[in-house]
Amino acid sequence: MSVNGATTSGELRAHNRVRLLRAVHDGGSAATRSRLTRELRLARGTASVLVAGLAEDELLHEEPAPEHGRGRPTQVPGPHPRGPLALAADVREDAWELAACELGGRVTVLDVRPHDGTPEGALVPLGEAVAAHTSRLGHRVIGVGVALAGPVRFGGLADIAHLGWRSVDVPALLGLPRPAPGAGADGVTLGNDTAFAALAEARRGRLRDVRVGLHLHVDFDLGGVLVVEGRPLGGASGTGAEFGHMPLDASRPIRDRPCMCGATGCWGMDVGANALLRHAGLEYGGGRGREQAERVLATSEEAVAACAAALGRGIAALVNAHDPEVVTLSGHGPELAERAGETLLRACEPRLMAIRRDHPPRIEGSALGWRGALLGAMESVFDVFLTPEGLERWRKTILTRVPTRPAGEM
Amino acid sequence: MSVNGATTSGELRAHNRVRLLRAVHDGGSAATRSRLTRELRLARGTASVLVAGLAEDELLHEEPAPEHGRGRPTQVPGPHPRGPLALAADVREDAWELAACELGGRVTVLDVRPHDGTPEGALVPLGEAVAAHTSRLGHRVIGVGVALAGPVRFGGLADIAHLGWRSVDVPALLGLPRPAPGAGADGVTLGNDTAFAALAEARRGRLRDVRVGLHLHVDFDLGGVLVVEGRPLGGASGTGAEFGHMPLDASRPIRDRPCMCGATGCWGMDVGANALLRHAGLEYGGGRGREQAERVLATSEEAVAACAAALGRGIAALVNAHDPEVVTLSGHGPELAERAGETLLRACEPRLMAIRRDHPPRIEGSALGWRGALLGAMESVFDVFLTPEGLERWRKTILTRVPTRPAGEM
DNA sequence: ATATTATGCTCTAGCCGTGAACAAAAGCCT
DNA sequence: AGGCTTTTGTTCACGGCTAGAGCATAATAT
Repeated sequence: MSVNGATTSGELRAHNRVRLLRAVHDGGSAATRSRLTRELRLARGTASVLVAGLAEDELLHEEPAPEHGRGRPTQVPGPHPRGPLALAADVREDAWELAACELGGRVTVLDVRPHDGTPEGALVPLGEAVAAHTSRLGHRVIGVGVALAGPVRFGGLADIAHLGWRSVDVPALLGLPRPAPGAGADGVTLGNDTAFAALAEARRGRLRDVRVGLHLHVDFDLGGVLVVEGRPLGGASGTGAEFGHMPLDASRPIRDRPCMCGATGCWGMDVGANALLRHAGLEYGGGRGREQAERVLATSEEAVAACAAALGRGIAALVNAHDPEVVTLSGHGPELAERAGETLLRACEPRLMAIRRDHPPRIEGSALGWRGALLGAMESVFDVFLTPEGLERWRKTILTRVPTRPAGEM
Repeated sequence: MSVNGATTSGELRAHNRVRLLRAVHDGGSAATRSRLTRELRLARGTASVLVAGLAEDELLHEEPAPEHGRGRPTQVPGPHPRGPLALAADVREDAWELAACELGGRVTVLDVRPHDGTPEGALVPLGEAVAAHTSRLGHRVIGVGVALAGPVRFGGLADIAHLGWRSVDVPALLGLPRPAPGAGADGVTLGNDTAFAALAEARRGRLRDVRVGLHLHVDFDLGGVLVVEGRPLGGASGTGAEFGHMPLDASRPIRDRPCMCGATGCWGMDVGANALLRHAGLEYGGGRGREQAERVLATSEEAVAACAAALGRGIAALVNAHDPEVVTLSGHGPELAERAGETLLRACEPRLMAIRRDHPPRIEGSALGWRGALLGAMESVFDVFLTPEGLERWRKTILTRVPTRPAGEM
């Protein structure tokens, strides 16, 4: 995203290749070539050359459009059958999921496995699965994106307070190269599930085309990020997305209680599966009790209301500060909003600044459900790939794979 | 900023003109041509053509560099004597200041006047001054930027709770065209002083080249914004920068007290001139009492400590959430930090997440002092101007002003 | 079957940045 | 002082890129 401008005429071509491929990807490879040509304001001739080049590089493959208008039928550019694949993994507190994703966003789940919540128990088998699929799929794998249930610093160190993970060296346990600062270099991207869910929401969900949005992810604890112009704000060391660890008008019992993160009175202590279990008087922590929490969510009016009210109070504070256009909820968030929407709004509205009350932001459930984090991990891999540098690397591997054209070809 | 890429070869030229002019402006017209050529990675020939074109358009004017190295001496491109000027105004609670700013950032103060704090009393005379200077300076005026002490919605409606301004139609009172959503259209940009101070800090202060920074502006009340990649985040309707209106662990007496903004327990109620006056038992509100507040700041250890502690508590919360690299303070902020830095840090540190404590962000005073808001207003005008569209408009006015070249010229 | 319409392909014109060769203008060395 | 070195500015031939026009193509509408 935000591919910054070409400077020389040589870079123009690379820049336009990226634009076209990005448009295909973002459109879920559903847009027709004529439509892409129009939307990207390309001349038909230019589009022709670009598509031909991308097809030759095994990035795109055109098929006839299923529906016709009046004139000559157009083609639909989609992923090439030998084209790039992004591996994406979502590591939750009690299980992980691994998938292969084509350009355009089609997801094929490769593996789902429960784990014991320890760094080794979760990550070593995942690393083995990644290695197996990578060697099976060969050069087509352009990178691996991994979503984790807590902050990951740029080096790849993860801290998941409520699981007791402290400075866990994720790349080492996975057996993957360490991602470089900025954007993961060799195609390895690690990130917070909240940030990834927000990224997916920005690309394929309710935050699409929204300039400023707020995304909140409710799982065992609560994560939140601001999404600006299609990108979640990652922070200076890659560990933004921690809105849950602000003391936002905490409820009385929580206000002075230490949070596992090391701070006090964190908002997130009042929202999420752990909070539901606490309200119901059950044991909580350590990433255990997903089923019990879901039962509480389904049955305990009171626990749900307490969570929803806390959620609403915090949302008001964040809306005051950031003025988002939309607030989206993922994880357990949509269910909280559905089961206790009134409570949520009654907690939120009076805490808004007067000038926000006229046009409060919409509060919406995610369009992607629990799939958000996985899809965001995919997007983060394609974000590295869909750049002039990424495509150039791919072109080189293709060229070495097929060193010369078949003899008879012109 | 973030001029998005050229697509056609024609746009390349426009894009590079912008890049060069932006580099001159951001460098305070101190960089030599040879250095600019290197830094922008232009061929010397290209730079030659670009500079010549910009000089012909009366945008740039080269003068010999004062210092020489070994080889042929280079030139320093600076503002053209008939070049563009940005008018910038800073409207504070009790006075306003109007200045003309050249490309490169040189500021000439045109007028300073106290006012009575009412919308009419403040804005009508300012509008008259703007009109007078605009007609005097003619086509050179490319826009007017106005900083106000509170949020301004995109249409131009200002709400300054602590002055009792509600939906004040700023463009109407100033007699200026209404700015369009997004970026002010005809060169009129209105904004929050906090956001503008942050913008200036990002371009010419301590947030330069910082990816994620947090800027806090302490005046009568407290404003705060996140600065990401050189731009303060404006929110969906232009009214972001309101970190002061989150209930961040407010001190006991404030916690349940209504804020003038309409919410409850706002952080800003504990930090700023109004809070100082309140701590000292003096009357406060309505933008009055700047001198008394300064006296309290200079003399009352206790009031200063209370403010600094509240500031530190809030900073901790924001650092947890956003992971900034630097926190900068403007307005009274630097003095608070200087007079009670220990108190501030002692309030901040224990409230940080454990993972933030290893590398907490630097907390620094602004490099621009009280000038920040004015400079930011200037930058916002140049941000609209330093685009392909802005430069094209300027070129057209120059062409109509000098319709044909002198006869003898080739 | 023919006209209409929208799309894809091919080719030329025009613009742009590159990079090399050359000119210019200083400092440095003898 | 005079020649050498170093750095910068200027000019120009060259290759690359996109635009746009003209033509070919393949469907629908009449």
